[in-house]
Amino acid sequence: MAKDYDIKTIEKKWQNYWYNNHVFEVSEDNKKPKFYALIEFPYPSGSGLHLGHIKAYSSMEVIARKKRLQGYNVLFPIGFDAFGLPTENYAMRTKHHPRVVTDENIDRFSGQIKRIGYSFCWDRVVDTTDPDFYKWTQWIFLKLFEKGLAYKSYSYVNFCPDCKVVLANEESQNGICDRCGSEVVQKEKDVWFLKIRSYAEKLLEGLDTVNFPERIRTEQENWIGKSVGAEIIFKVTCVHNEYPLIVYTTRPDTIYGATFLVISPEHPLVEKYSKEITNISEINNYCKEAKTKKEFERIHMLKDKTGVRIDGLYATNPISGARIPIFIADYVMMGYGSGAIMAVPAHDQRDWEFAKKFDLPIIEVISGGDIEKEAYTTKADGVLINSPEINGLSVKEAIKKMIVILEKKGVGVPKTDYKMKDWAFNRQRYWGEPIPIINCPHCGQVPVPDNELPILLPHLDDITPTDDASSPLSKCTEWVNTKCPICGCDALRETDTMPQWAGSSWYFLRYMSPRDKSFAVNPKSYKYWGQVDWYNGGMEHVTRHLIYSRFWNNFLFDIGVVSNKEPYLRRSAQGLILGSDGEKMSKARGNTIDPIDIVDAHGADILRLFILFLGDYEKPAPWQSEGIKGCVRFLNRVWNLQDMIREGDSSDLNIDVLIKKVDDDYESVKFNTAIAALMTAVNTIYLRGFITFNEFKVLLILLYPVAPHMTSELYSIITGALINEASFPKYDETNLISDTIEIPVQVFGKLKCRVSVPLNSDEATVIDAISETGLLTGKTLKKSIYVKNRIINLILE
RNA sequence: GCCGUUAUGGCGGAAUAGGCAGACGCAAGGGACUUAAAAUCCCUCGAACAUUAGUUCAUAUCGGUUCGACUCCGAUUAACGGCACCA
Repeated sequence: MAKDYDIKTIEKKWQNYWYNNHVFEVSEDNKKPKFYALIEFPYPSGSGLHLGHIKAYSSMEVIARKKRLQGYNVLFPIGFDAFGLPTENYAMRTKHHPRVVTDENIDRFSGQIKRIGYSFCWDRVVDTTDPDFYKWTQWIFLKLFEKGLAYKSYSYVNFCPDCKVVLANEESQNGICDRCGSEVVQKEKDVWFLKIRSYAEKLLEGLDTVNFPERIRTEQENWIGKSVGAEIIFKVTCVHNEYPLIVYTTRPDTIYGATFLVISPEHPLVEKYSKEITNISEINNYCKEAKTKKEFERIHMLKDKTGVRIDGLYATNPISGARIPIFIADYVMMGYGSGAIMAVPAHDQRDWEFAKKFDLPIIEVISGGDIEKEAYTTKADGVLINSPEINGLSVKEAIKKMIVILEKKGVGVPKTDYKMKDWAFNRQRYWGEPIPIINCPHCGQVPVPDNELPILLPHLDDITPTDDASSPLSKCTEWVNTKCPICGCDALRETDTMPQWAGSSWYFLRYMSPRDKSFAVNPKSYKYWGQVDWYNGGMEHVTRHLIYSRFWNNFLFDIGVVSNKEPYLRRSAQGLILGSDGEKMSKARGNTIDPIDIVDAHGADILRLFILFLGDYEKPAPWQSEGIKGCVRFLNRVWNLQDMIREGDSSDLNIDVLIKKVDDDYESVKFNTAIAALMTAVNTIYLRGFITFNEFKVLLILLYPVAPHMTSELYSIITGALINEASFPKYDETNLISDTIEIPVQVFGKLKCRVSVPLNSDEATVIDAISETGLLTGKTLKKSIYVKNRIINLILE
């Protein structure tokens, strides 16, 4: 009889073997195909690993372990994304230095991750706060600066009053600070931007060259928000002057229905013509009010349109020649298009509401709707009316033709716009990469010379952000004061730091040559490892990290650092693990589960097995502690198989089908059904009462990627060899199908019985077999539908 | 409002190409072993009527296409996620 399975001892034993013998560490080897499996490296927070980490890592862990046994040279690295606010806030609260906090957290994370037994390459750990790493983050920033893709501009930004920090659009979705949940306000500040907008088209095109799930692709496309339309010049006339006002529209076909113009409160027109505007004080009041409105209020006042007519100016419709009024209203945004629109109330709901409120004319130019009730916005049907040159055309044709007309008259051009904004890139906080720029009174913004990189983050004892929203680094005068690298006169260092997303935008490249002193990524290493073959992560990063890192990689391609535009060939995304109440896990709800508690109670194999068995990997699933028992029983049953080895008739288990099923399911992220297939096989073996030696070996290898500790031990017990040096079994195609096959028999589409016939039998043979069952006795077969080797359906009379 | 995802037993979930609905697991019930319990092993397990066979209903709701629909089409409802006065 086998000894009881001693989880703690055995798991420790194999972890020691793996890590002490560097089993998963790899180097470039041209004799083997490479496979680069990547997980999103963790942020080492104070609270340790959570279940989300386990789910995220366990999928790539299965793939990595399987690919190794299939002969691949597998790079499966781990690192730490360690700059950022949570650590800094924690450090301030506990009066420790963020460096100390970070080191402690990385130690704790490393220990916990090793206890799960993941097969990471521990010799390649990168830490974004390591000067040897962030030297190259700074270097990439300087390259962006050199190419004009990093620029500073005084503008409105999202600002979190609690964190006292500027946020990117991606970090302040819904007007809420990503980090602390406070309401974001608009503030005018000097902001560094990265021109991600100029990569919008490349980021869209790149999606065609990679294998991303459809939902990720759609979300990125929506975030980039491409729209195709035209810029049209409306002549604005006042007493003494004329001014060309550019509006952006996707519907130039509706220009005959444009009965007024609307500009945003921030539009420069107001200031420029303040002398000509007769109600300027009213306008100024409105603008002032609009500017102080918070994001939150704007969103919640959707229904209630406000605005003021600009008196003293009027515009001329360049096509119809009609004289139309100009309004200022906050439903038009300065940040999109040109900050001015031509309002077509008959066919745009917002313009319609505005026109109704201000009693403006509504001219129908597309037939098919009832514009008394609402704007008619359907593009599909309806033809142009009341529009001389384009009457009778469909919307699609009319757009084309109108653009030609506009261009011919010199009053419009086709124009493509994107919703995605440039990336606000500086933070007024301590715990980040210093921006390597020197501000010189004579030379302006001067990049730090490459040979002075990295610009080290100076040690500060007081890292509290200042109320005037400048970086704590500004207090460190001996660091701030420097000489201009060009003219040598006194100059000041940039005191803002980079956002947390900087390091993660290129860390996957550093893994290929993590200790290279001479370059960000060693070209020889890059040539071998190249693109990430498979990257798993969370949906929450689709419009943040995933888009930022694609942008950086595309840029590094353009400057010749890497030879692929896209960093990731395949992406998968795990679904959230919810609490047992079906709600998102959170400390506030008290429904969290600590994965280390599960390891203590049941072992790492059980945790990994259970989390992958929970349900569809890519969908959210509630945690159900009760269900763990099933996994415990399953592994115990596998363990006890060692007492059941003997040869015999094993025809009731088709091992080739099992191999194919498990391999295919692993590859297509269906871990739950792969595990179910293994459970079914074990059930079959128990009913039969024995397992053959070969079946046992195959079963252990198939299960090894999910539960490596126990299978390593068992494999070593029964074979005396190491499972991590075994080969993943290959299935024999010819054994996948058996000679006889059961055909379900339906009558009027309802299952009545099954008949056993030879493979590839024709219809007559099947019907003969059915006759023998007596099903047809006393009935006339009117018709039958036979799908070879699948099913037969009979129509009887 | 727009875009996306989802809806299947008491529960988590299977059903890969329109072809056996409910794999696998949990919970529940029964049996074996045991002085007993736990553990283990075996059996039952969508609902109703009949309980030998069988019949009918059943994949959010209503309709359609088809020999045949969880799967395709049309409408509706609900939940989750993303975007949001984006011209």
